[in-house]
Amino acid sequence: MDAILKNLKITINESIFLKDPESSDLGRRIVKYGIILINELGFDDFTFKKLAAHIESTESSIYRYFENKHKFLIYLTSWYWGWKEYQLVFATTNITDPVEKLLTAIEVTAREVEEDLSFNHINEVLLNKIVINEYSKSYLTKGVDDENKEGYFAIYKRLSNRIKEMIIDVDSTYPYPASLASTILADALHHHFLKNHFASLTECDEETSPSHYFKHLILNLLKL
Amino acid sequence: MDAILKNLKITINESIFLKDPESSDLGRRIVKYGIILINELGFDDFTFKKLAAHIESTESSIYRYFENKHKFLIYLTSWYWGWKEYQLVFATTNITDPVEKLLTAIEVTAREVEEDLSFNHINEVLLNKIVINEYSKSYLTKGVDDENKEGYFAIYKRLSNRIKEMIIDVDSTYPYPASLASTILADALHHHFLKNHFASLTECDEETSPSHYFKHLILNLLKL
DNA sequence: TTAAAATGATAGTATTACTATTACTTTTGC
DNA sequence: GCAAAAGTAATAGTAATACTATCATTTTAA
Repeated sequence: MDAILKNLKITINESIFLKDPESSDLGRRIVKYGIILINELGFDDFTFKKLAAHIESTESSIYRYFENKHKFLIYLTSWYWGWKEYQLVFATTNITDPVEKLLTAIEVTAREVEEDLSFNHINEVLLNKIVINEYSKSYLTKGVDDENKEGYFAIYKRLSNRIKEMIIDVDSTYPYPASLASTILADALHHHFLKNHFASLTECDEETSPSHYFKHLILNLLKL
Repeated sequence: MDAILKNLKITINESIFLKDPESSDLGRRIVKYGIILINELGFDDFTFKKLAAHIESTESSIYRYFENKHKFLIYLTSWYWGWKEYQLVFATTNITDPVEKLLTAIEVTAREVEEDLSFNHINEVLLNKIVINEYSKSYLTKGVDDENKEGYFAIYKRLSNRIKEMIIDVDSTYPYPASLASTILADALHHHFLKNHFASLTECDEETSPSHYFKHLILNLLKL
């Protein structure tokens, strides 16, 4: 990515954290090693205590940044979707052909993630793995509706809407643009998971990325 | 459903439970009230202790049937997919036209669930809600690969394969039949969730079921 | 340089997710 | 109809989790 973008900051809803982790060295270490540790242990076995030990800090210090590990996950995944949104906008702004634009959007959202050096303390490859394995746990809770009202999922919804608009621009007669955008976003994650753990349930593999599957789907479903 | 099917039993991989809950009154109560309680509390807040209190039994008695609550969830969701498979086979066996057959299969797997009186102690409507809200938690774990090897997800995979075969029968040139079958199964659940909690992300609502969306998708994507 | 903000150290609590043991009750096989 | 076996209940105990609270120390910023 271009060095000109080095100063970018993904903006996250302030009620997700108690204290902005971008605002201090400890905060950034929490995020950086949190990502590494969640990948290692899985979100279920991840605890603030283990993270504290890892960064040679204390539980109580981490609790000053995040109320609990659920909100920490919301923070990380929000960051991820904000990053994807920025990539999508960056990659599509100058494309005038609506079909090419939509295909590019799908490529950006469904492809394998590569490291982005614009953001120092965040390993996007690992974060992508977290999103694949844990994202749905952030909304499959009894508190979704409240948290949704608080705007915790705003970035994801905005991203989904962008794709929806692109679908409409390609084929305004297609009756399910919002659903199709949701399918692309959610099912691309699911296909990455299948590829890794249930290979018999998908044609995707090392050569065929989920992005191929979804691009083919778009090209054959919509009236171009 | 036909009364002739009253004696049906969904067969679940024996290593999922320690003692078959269908084999005793207590076992059936664990399943019946387990479903009710998971719905009420959500899987995360559900504990065997709470269930024991609910059925006036003890934690230790429940532990004689299931090793832990994770396996209990695997049991319930396996039962659900076994039930769906049986409905799918029942609804499609005598259909000769491949297109009609596939559409019926989608209808069965993606539609709203109604109670099935063939199985006394299981409330399928509530169980469907559990599957929508919790199924992905059963495989998004560090232990998936081991549990997959043990056959814990065999029923779901078999169901997915049946749909895959139906897709091939409709259009043998379509390059992603396994992926498409996976999309239908997993994304139908996701769309039911969206409908209930993120209405702006889907066109599905009280009138338009996810099954409409997926039937439309199939009819416009495959070469009939 | 001083006060305020941030972090660390330590302790404590209720709950969870179990395991273990013993006793009691029900079923069944002879 | 009775004994053995199988099933269930009662009780206790443990390590870990998910916090909250308090106070001391260090860092930073006006």
